[in-house]
Amino acid sequence: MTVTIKDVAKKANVSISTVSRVINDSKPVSDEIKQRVLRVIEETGYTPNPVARSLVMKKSQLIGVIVPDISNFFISEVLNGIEEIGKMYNYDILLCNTYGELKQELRYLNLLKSKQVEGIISMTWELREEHKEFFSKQDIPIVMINRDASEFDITSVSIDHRQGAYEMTKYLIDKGHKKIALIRSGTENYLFGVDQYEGYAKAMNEYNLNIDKKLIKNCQFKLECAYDAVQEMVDKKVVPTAIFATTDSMAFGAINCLIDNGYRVPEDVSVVGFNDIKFASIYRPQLTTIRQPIYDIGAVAIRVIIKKIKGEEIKENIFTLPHELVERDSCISIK
Amino acid sequence: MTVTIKDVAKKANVSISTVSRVINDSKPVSDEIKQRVLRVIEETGYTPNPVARSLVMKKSQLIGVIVPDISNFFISEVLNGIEEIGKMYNYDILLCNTYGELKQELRYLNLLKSKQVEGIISMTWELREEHKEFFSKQDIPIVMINRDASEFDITSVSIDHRQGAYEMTKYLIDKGHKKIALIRSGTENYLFGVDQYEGYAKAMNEYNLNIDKKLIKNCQFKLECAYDAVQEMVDKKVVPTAIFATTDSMAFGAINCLIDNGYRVPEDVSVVGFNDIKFASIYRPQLTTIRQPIYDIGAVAIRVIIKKIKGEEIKENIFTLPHELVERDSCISIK
DNA sequence: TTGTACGCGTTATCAC
DNA sequence: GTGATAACGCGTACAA
Repeated sequence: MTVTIKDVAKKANVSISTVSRVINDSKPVSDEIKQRVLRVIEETGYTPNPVARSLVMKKSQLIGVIVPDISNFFISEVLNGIEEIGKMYNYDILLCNTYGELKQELRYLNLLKSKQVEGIISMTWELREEHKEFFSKQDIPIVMINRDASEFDITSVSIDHRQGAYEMTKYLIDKGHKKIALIRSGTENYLFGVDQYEGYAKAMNEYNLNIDKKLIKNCQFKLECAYDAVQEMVDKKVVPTAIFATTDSMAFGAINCLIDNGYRVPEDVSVVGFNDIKFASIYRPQLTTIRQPIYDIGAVAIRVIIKKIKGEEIKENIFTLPHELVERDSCISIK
Repeated sequence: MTVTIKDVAKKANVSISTVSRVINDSKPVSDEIKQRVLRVIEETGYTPNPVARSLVMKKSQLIGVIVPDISNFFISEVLNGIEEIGKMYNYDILLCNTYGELKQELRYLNLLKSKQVEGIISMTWELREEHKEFFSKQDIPIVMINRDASEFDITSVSIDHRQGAYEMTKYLIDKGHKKIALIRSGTENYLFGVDQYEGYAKAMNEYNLNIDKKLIKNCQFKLECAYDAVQEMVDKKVVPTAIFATTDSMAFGAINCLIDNGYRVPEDVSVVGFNDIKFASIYRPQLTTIRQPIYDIGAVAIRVIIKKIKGEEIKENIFTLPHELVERDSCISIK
């Protein structure tokens, strides 16, 4: 049926080792034989069986990628970067979707391991002890996205969320805002959520602005949650002059709620986001936000993995990519 | 290092065949021995090596998925469905992103083949002779998404784009619209684009409405293109009362252009879309559109593949999933 | 430079 | 019910 190395060898009147040598050019082969083998390969349409190869080499040319939600706008763009660079280096990606469930994540982590993946890129929303435990006993390279995981001795690629949030808050303050709500992505184990909060708090403190607990909301990346959070502010009549959502999607939720309650954005309330997903500039008003180099995050992550696989020494344990505040139409000065 | 079946056998004082039998319970094993083996497996943390297994079984538990753009809102949701159901049946997916380039597609098609995938799900925007040629000589199951490919004898899962476009056009007409622009996704090889056009034309003809060539635009799923197309209508002063974009993204482009030119949507111009991606209800005005069961499309596709892999006979060559017109705020009656 | 033979970790076919 | 042993397709010492 399918042609194997043996068939090629026979047809070319050489041994399988010779064939093996020409396809991998691992050892010198006389030009004449080389050509002959090549021709037979051409004729038969032979392609090496990667499974057999994996078995003996203990390599799979596979990289596992674990994400909490493929259809998330941010994540799918990261995936784009991972996939493209991966293919460039002849690596395929094995995709695992966890829906943010720790159990699934751990299951996939083990699954990937047993599938002989050569590296793992993990994008998780929460970082737990269980992760740490798993990661610590792995011999294959692992890279985390979206969070400084150096405390776990895991390489990571991310922007500086703390600084980004700081800059955005400062930007808001400079525009004259004093009551600034923060709709953030989580607490405790939630990755960048805590960093972002710190950045926000730092800016507020620097300007001696009061952090009103009623204006700090925890939403797990859910647009609906952001909507509800703002609705609560409306109901309690504590609507601020500015809302900083640490995710563009949540910013949309906030704006929609505002609009539905008769507020105008940005005339009555300024709203800013974080990430700069595609829709940030499609939505109206166009969203002022912190741009992350989303594609690049994925691209860098897989480059690091591949370098590690090849045994290159990686000095940094954390790759911090640049971010940028992009001013658009959802925020105004009220000075 | 890693524990193999041999280690387990030795430690449990049985032969590897016996171990194999208990992990696959392929043949009866005495209860006593079974327990013993199970315990050793537990102790050692042994997991069968799927690569070795693949080699002998000639099965990889891998399904290749080829898409034109991972970060496309529609596609990533389809991927969600594919991944989830796949994992349920213990299949992993090998992801390939083509950026819509035929060359890449063909390359990946062959790559996947050599990676021993057991099936391929292909989502392409254009369908060419080259595809047909490749598909026709494959022995592994292939299913196409988003297009009736029965002419190529390929199973496909999709909604009825023709009917969907027909219903939407009819809906618009019933609302009193007569000048209805169509921003569609392509011509010739472009999959559902031609079906959608037919549906549109059918409705227009049924009502004896004139199809104004100046109002028919071809855009390859590009929001910017839709924006420009509408801008052209504005410039030429041929703005219709309704615009039907065959993709939600293109509808956003159309609306944004309208707004930027001082038109109100839907008061001045009604705009409707197609697909009902997440953002259709986030964007304001919320988009009236044709809802596709996006997740289900992916789910059904992979179910079909798996059934085929298992040798089950699939009667239908085309799976048509239901669609639904969802009325929201971007369209009004002008009667 | 080339060929032989073994091993990678399993499953499956035989015997026992 | 259990245990050798031959595949599966390939890479690679080791010999020649």
